[in-house]
Formats: sequence, C-alpha cells, structure tokens
Amino acid sequence: MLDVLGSLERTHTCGELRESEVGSQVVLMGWVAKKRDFGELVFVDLRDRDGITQVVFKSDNFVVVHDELPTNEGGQITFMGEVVDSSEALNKARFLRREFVIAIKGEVVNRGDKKNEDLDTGEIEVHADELLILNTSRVLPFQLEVAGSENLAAEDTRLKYRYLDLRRPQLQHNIRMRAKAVRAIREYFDERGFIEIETPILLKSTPEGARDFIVPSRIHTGKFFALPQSPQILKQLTMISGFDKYYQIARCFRDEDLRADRQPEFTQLDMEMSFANQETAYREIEGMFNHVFEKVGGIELPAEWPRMTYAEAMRRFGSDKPDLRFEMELGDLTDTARTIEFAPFQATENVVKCIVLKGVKDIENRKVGEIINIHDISRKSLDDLEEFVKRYGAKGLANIRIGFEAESVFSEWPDPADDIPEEKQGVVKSSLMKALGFNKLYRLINATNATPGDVILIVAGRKSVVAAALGALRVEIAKRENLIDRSAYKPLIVTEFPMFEHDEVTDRYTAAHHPFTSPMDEDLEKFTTAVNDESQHHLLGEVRAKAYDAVINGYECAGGSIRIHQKDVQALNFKALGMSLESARTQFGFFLDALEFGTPPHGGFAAGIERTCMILCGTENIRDVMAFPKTASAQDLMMDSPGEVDHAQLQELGIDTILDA
RNA sequence: GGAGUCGUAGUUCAGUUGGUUAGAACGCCAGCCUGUCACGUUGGAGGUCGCGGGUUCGAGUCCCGUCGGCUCCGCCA
Repeated sequence: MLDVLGSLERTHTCGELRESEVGSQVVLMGWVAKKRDFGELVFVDLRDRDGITQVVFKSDNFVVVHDELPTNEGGQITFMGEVVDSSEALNKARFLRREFVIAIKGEVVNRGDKKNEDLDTGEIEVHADELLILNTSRVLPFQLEVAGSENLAAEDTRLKYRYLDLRRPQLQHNIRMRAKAVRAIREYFDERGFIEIETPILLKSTPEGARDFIVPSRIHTGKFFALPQSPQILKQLTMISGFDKYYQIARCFRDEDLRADRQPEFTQLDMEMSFANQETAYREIEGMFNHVFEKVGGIELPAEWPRMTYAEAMRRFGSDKPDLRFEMELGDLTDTARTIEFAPFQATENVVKCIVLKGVKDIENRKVGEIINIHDISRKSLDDLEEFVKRYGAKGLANIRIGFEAESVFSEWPDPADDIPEEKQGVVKSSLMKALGFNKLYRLINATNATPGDVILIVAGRKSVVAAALGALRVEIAKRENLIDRSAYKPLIVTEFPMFEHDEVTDRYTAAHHPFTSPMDEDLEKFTTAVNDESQHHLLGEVRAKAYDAVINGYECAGGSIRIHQKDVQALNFKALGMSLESARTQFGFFLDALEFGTPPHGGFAAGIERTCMILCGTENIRDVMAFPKTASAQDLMMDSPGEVDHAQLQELGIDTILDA
C-alpha cells in the first residue's frame, strides 16, 4: 500500500454534523459500526470517538474508490488491484465489514422525514462519492454493541481484548470523563498557587502499611527498590523544603488483594500545604471536589460539606464512610436489651443495635428512596440477610415484624404490654417470639422508632462486629430495595479518626492512618500518659488524630491529616507503635533528621482519582474508569502479566526463584 | 488464606429424572433486495459442554479434584 490517506484530510468527526452543514462537502474517517446492504444502496454507520454518522453509498453519486480494493475469497479478505469505476465501485462498498477503517468524502444531505431521533447526527447523512479503505478488520471476538449491559460478553473475554472493549461508547465516555477530572484538578490547584512536583517511583521498602511491590537493583545486587504506596514522606519533605503548597497526580502501588473498587496500581491526587490546620484542609477538599464535580459533571455540591466525627458516623451508620443518600440509621437497643434476660443481650461486652425498615401499605405509590416495602421481606430474604450479616462476624440477625393491624390493636390498648389479649398478639411476629415472648418484644419495639408495618432487624455482639454487620446491611438493603436516589450526591467530611487501631491477636496498636499523623491537641495528654505509663497503654485506643476523610455517596474519596512536625511528638508516636528509636532511625532516619531542621506545621490529603471517577460515571466498578485494569487475581489478561523473566535477566540481578512444588 | 457464584457455538443463553445426531437468538459466510437505521429475506458453516479423574451399559447433567472470571471476608487508606 502506498500513502493510504492520499490527499484526503478529515474535515469533521462522526458526531459533529448537523443540519447547518447540509450541502457542504466533508471528509469523515472512522470505523464501520454497521452496514445495511440493499444491493444498489448501502448504508454504513460510521463511528469514531465522537459519535456515529450514517453514510450512504448510491450508484448514482458514488463514483470513486481509491486505493486497492479488497475481495473476499473463502472468507479470506485480500487486496486486489486498483479499480476506479463508478458502477464497480458501489459493489466494493459492499465488501465493507464491521470495524473496517475507512475514509469517505461526500455531501451532507438533509434526511428530511427520514430523521433518526436516536442519533445526535440523525438529521443528516453523508452521500459518499469517494471511499478509501484504510484498513480491514478480523471479525471481533465479541460484539461491541448489544442491547443492555447484561448481554455484554463475559468480562474476561473483554479484558483480553481490552483495546476493543474500549471502543464501546460507554468506556470511551468514562475514560474521557477521567481525563476531564484530572484536568479540572490541575486547574484547581494551579489556580491556587500549588506547585506540581513529581516524586520518585523507585523508593525504599518500609514494613508499615500495605505490602510493597519490589524492584530489584542490578547495580546493587541483592538490594531492592519499592514502588510507592503513596508519596507520603516525600510530599512532607517538600513542605520542609519550603514549597509551601504541593500537589501531584501520583501513581500508587499496593500489593494487596483486589476489590471492586481496589486495584494494585491506582492514581491519587496528592496534596500538602504548610501552615494548615484541619479547617484549611477541609476547605481545600471541598474546593477541589466542588470544582471537579461542577466542571466534569455539572454537579453542584454544597459550598460547605456536612461534618461528622468518626464516633458519630460509627454510632449512627455503623460505618466511617456512610452513604447519606438514604436514611435507615442504626438504633441503639443496648440499654433496653440489658433489662431482658436473654444471653446475647446480657453479655457485658455486647451491644445491641438495630435498623428499622419502614413499611408501607400502598406499594404502588411508595416514594423511591424513602420507604421499604416489607411485603417483599419473605422468609427467604430474611434468611438471606442473616447469611449476609454473618460474613461480618455477627452470630445472627433477629427480626421483629409488626403487622399493619397493630395500628388498631395498639390504639385500643395504649399500654399493650400488660393488656393486649393473647389472640391479638399475632400482630407482632418475631424470630425472638419463642425466646422472649410478646411483652419483652414490645419493650424492644418501644425503644425503636418503629411503627405498624415496619420490620426491625437486630444484631447483638461486640461493638465493632455490630457496626460492621449493620453498617453493611444498611447499604445492602438500600441497594436491594432500590432506596438510593441515583441522581443525588451526598458529600461528607468525617473527622477525628482514632489515632490507633488495636490488633487483638498481638495486643498491639498500629497507626490507623500512618505514623506521621498528629494526635488531636485535646488528646495529647492522654497520648503522653498512654505511652509513658505501661499500665495506661489501653488509652491509646481512645486517642483521636487530626485525621479526616472525604466521603461521597458511601465512597471514601479522599483521606488526610495534619502531620506531626515536632520530633518529640514523632518519637512518642514511634514508641506508641512499639517501634524502637533504632528501628525508626533505620527506616525513617532521613525523615527524622529533616524534622529537626525547621519543619513548618503542615497537612494535606490524597484523593482517589478512580473512586471519584466512579461516582462521576455512576459505576460501582473501578475497571470501568481505568483504561487497562487487572483482574481480581491481579493479572492483566491482555498482555498476560505478571510473566516469567528470562533466567539470564534474573542471574544479572542475583535473584533466584523458589516455587512451591 | 477463606466463602459464595458462574464456566455449553465467535457472543449471550436454554438444555427435563443420567438416554437417539447438544438447541435458540445475535454474530459470521453466500445469494436476493433503492430508504434502512435491531433492515428484510433464502440458504450455509460453526461445539474438546473450562480441564483432569471417577461412578454408570450410557455423563453437558451425578461425585471428587483442579483452573479461570466476578463478588465478599481477611488483608488494604
């Protein structure tokens, strides 16, 4: 083939032409999305990243076919010699197949009453008089356009041919949305005087936090770099260097198991500023997200986001990243339950909490997003929900179902605990009926805000288990019952995170955020006591940090903290974490040194680009907002990575592999 | 590391109690068709039922193991 484009130059994209261009000569280039062949009349839906335009090949206006022409013999498409003949030419348009790449030149024609309402370009079509076949294509291993996403080919097939899957308009849209988001982030921080600084990808491994990806050094045989889990220390060093305001779109790596919203490599907006307190940081979080959501999605978030402490979030929602698009807050039954003789209620380490599913009689007219239809709560779905909470360590899920008839029964006997006749007690049904009896159940009902028609779901157990179980159940039910308003965006800043997490196996405290997070001023004394007085060590569990998260629609989109800038507090923290000064020096010596040379108070946050884009794109899967993602088992099915390495290459690095037989 | 779930034509799926030659739709190939846009129509090709083993006269179907996709727990900001 010669110079395939010849003298043609693209004048428009396939999503661009409108009635106003009617009459003009245009050149379009793109992929054959579909062909409708009538013999003497051929329609082609021509697709590029911008859209689809219908191209018409007719014998009376289609005169020139450039270049070499394909022929199909025994299913094998090959090129033949050049033909430039008008009637012959049309036949050649019939050789076009899906995903052939072509250029066409022609006139824009008004479709009149043949408009296609489903197409942005539907009011026009292009009558081709020149066709240039730029490339052929094999039949695709799966169909790009199918009715309904549930009919898409299996994801592993699509991941193997990711470059084809990316041709789908949905993924095209998501990836471009992501580009817009990153651009909006840069806009925001550039505008506000932040300096973009790149930090190294080859760092040093540290045992804290997630598992590192390790890179061997050839020059220093036997030694290894580690890829950044985040540029945490380096961005703090830029503060010590006096850059004052830093940001970076930073690739991060964590060698941990994957989830629907977690990949081994991901991108975060990383920012840090000097002379900042929590409020300064909150303002930047709000400012950045508000700018991005407005620019990218035209979505207006509140100028000031609601704030909630970690403790309150856990108490009300059983989660540190509550989805505020729906209600269903957790109710506390612990006090009432204590008065009831029932082993799970009595255990002193246990709390008893519940969620109330609001019932409604008029199923047809229920308001989506507010009210649940308890008529759907069958025996089986209650069992389902119990299975669900058990995954989080709950021993069981008790239920109390209050019939609508309870309305009249409760009003006839205002104090039903004593007076309701046995034959009327059937208005309440419960998995605890046998164990507790009607009167005790009634006390529990009274301790909630449940009304006739509602279902109460109860979990008793250790505080952390109850929160995890009910917090997850709340979201699960909202999804199953379609209680979530998909057009709503509910941001939240969660504050006062605990400084430490307790590891029950080793009875040690680990950094909840990271080891450079500052404790809250109010808790500094407690912190000091806990570290210095062995007997008060447990107080570490109560120390709160100047750490915060940004949560949108139940996703943790950003997290950050005010850092420790004083070396004695930092030393205290290492001690709390059970790290000797020597081992701290080995790992972070350079950083401890740096802290002693005039470190300004500073803090910042990091925002997950993918999670933010997931919300903007309305998807629950991180792979939908990444161009080339990995599978749940951390493999790339397209390039088949990770792969083995040549023996000589390993030898040069002084590395041998040990494989389990 | 653990649990759940799925795996049948290129794709999405159906496949009865274990029983003849494993079906449908879309896609693909060939023919016809000048206004389609989910074109229509006629005909055709296309299968290691993920893989391995077992039970059985007989396995897509039952059993055991294994591999892979997805989701969740553990793990992970």
